[in-house]
Amino acid sequence: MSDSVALDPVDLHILRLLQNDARTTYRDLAAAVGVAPSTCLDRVARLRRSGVILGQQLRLDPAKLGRGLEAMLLVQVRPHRRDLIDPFVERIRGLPETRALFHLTGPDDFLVQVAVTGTGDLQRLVVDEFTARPEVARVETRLIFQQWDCGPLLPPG
Amino acid sequence: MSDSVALDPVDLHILRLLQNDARTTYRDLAAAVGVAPSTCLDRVARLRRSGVILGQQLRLDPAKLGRGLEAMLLVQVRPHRRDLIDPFVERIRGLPETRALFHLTGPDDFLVQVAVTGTGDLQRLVVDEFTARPEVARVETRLIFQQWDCGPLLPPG
DNA sequence: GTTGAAAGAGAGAGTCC
DNA sequence: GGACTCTCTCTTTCAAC
Repeated sequence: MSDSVALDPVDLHILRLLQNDARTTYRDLAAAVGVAPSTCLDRVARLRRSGVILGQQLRLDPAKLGRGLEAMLLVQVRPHRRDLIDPFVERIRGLPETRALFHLTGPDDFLVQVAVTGTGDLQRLVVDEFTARPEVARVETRLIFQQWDCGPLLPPG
Repeated sequence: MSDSVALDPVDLHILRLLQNDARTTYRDLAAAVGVAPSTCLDRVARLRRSGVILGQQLRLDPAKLGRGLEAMLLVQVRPHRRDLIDPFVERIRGLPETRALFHLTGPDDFLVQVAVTGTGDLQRLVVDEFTARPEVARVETRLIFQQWDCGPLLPPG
């Protein structure tokens, strides 16, 4: 299911371009890559079927939506058992403030990226949704000063 | 520049749908939202111009690309001065392993999400690209067990 | 992988409310 | 001002090569 998929230079070129703009037309893609548009369509369909491409998402500016403050919450869940973790994850995933959720190794079990209106909203979120839960043993709050876009995801080597 | 933008229920519905699939056609969007296709086109163009929509990105499965292990690196940069931070950020952003980069408050100055082929590759990355740099005072490595998709980003309230 | 034709989607002008 | 319809053009898709 999650084995690595063989990709040729055409596939890689397509993936690089679509990571910049997932709405690039197959015609433009074809011109840039140097194959026919129908070939691009074929390649992208194959990349979808093989699971390399999971989907395409809009990138939004949280500040423009009134969520001008972002933070990372490091959360320790004790006892660290599945019957406590699963409901915790479902609850946190469903919060409108949650942007990303990771289960990690190390002293903090979960990392949660949240977008809030300001420090008051952040305090409410931490106190009412995190530390209020009996399984949450500790929450460390780190504000996000800035975040950067990174290069496209490509195979190693 | 980063003030909140007024959005009506039609805008919100469009944003919710496009966050699931950024390639949804304006016709489908129009049918789901209950307005004419050209109106959808208009709304999306406006959301782009106002900066709410920053772009659209392909979501890929790193494991399918041969990067089956992901980790979070917590990095302390000392001294924490701009003339050291800026080159550090540019270098880290440009690494093929880097998926996300955050400047945070708290004891760890930077959080870096990386995708690598395995533990050997992770060790090489940490030792050669992070701790080898004189301004990097400390790196804490946390493996990512699992990560979850979250709901769409929407305004508060 | 390519070509070419049919079906489908996008972008604009004009019109109405 | 905002939304709708109509139309023209460009894009996607599919069958045949």
